[in-house]
Parts: sequence; C-alpha cells; structure tokens
Amino acid sequence: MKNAMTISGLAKAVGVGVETVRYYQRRGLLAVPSAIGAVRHYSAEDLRCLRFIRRAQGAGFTLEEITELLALDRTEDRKRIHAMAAERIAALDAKIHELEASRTALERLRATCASGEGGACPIIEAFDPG
Amino acid sequence: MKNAMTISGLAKAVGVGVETVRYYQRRGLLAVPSAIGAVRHYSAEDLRCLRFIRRAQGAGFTLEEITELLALDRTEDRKRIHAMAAERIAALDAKIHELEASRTALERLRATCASGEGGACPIIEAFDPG
DNA sequence: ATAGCCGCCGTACCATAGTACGGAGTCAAG
DNA sequence: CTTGACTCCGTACTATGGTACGGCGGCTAT
Repeated sequence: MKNAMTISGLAKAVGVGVETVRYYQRRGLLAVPSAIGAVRHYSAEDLRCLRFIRRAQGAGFTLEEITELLALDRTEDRKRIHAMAAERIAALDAKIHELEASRTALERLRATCASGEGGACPIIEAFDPG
Repeated sequence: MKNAMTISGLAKAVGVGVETVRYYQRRGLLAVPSAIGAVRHYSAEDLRCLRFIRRAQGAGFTLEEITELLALDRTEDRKRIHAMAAERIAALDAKIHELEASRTALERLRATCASGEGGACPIIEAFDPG
C-alpha cells in the first residue's frame, strides 16, 4: 500500500512524538493496527483519529473524556456527546473570560510600568482590582 | 492584633487549602511570618500576596514564574517584569484564539448533532476543518 | 487542668500527560 | 549478509501543582 505509514510517519504528520502515539494506544485512545509482518502500518483513519485527539485536547477535554467521546462516537450516543459538548462550551466560555480579564490586568500593568521611570512597578496591584 | 489571621483563616479567605499555603511557603512564594508563640499570624500583606499568586496562576504564569515576579517586584526590575508581562499577553492571546476556535468547532458539532435524529454524530469531523 | 481543635513539620503520595531507556527483533540498502 | 535505522515492548522516570498523613505540641474554653 502506498499510503500506509509507520508509527514515526504518523507521529510526524501530527507533530507528536512516537512515544506519545504509543501512550495513546496504551490508554485505548488509538487502535493498535494489526501488523502485516512485525511492524504496524497506520491508515488515514488513524491519522484522523490522532488529529482529533490533539484538537479535542486543545478544546480542554482530558484524555479520559476523549476516550469516552471516541467510544460514544462508535455507539452513536448522541445525547451524551451533546451534553459533553455543551459542558465543554460552558467551561470554554468561562476560561475565555478569565483569560481576557487576565489580559486586561496585564495590559494595564504593562502600560503603567512602561510610562514612568521611577517608582515601583506594581505587578501585585495590577491584579488587585481584577 | 485584631486583623491577624491564622493559616486556616488566610487559606479560607482566598479559597485554597491550608496545605496549599504551606506548599507555597515551601516553594518560597509566600513568606513564613515569624510567630509570636509557636503559631504564625498572617498580615493583610500576606493575604494580598496569596491573592496575587492565584490571579497570576489564572493568567497562566507557572509557580516558578510567579516566584520570579515576586522577586522582581521587590527589586523593582521593571524591564524584566515588562518582558514577562508582554510574553504572557502574547501567550494569552494565542490561547484565547485557540479556545475560541475550539468553541466554534464544538458549537458546530452541537448544532449538527442536535438537529438530525438518525445517522452519526460526527464529533471527529466537527474538528476536522478547524 | 484537661479535652479537643489547631498549627507545625516532614515525608509520602496523587493525577495528568507524557518522556526516556534498554533490549530484542525487523526491514531495506549496500 | 551485515549495518544501521526503525519498531516493539515493558518499565521507570519526569514535571507540575498540589493533597494526605501522622506525630507532636501549644492555645482555649469549660
């Protein structure tokens, strides 16, 4: 087969280490393909799955949750997936607001700190009203 | 003194555990006040400092970076604080954008998944274009 | 003055998500 | 048919940020 990759090819394609791929296999996130000889070959499906794992992690899902999502995707339990997505969206919104507040506080600090030359650079105060 | 707190009061005021306060002391983030007898009493300054630590963590600084920030605040090394703030703002912006992209992807999934009743709930695809 | 809750201290342990290592086997090229 | 890169596998170790535990001893109310 032309498109079959070995583990390092898969890892490289997604920008993770070989050990990470193996770790996901051990955790049951990624299927362990049956080898032709003694070396496994990975399909486009594995690639998509691995990409999904990384993106879901980026969205704040833990590996345990991702394991569940993948299982639910197979059983087509829409209700639970829907609930998990809604929950994560809420958490994401909260996190985004938190980070935006932090950003404002830091921006204020940076402005204050950049202007004067003498006196304290009150990093502690910068967060105080926030 | 009226306003002096004991460790559990301090912890409660900021919403952390006693063990966490002790952990910060061990890491050098929080001063260990000298005790009158054998029991330490914490000042408003300690309270402000602990609050700062939690907020800085919220902004994504690691405890190691926070240790440095607190040291810099004492030595008034504005340049370094300024640089660290700028770096963190950039990281915060990147993170915010990443989370917003994830939010969009999840929202798309939720909409797709909620509408139909038959067929797959393609969580994997929801992240695919993103 | 004594019970019982706190505080103090060190050490050990936990979860999460990897990362490293070492030995044995395998595959492809020269 | 050997060399060298790569794979497979299990086990151990890492970083980060705590959390738990157990003993000891002091502070306070009854």
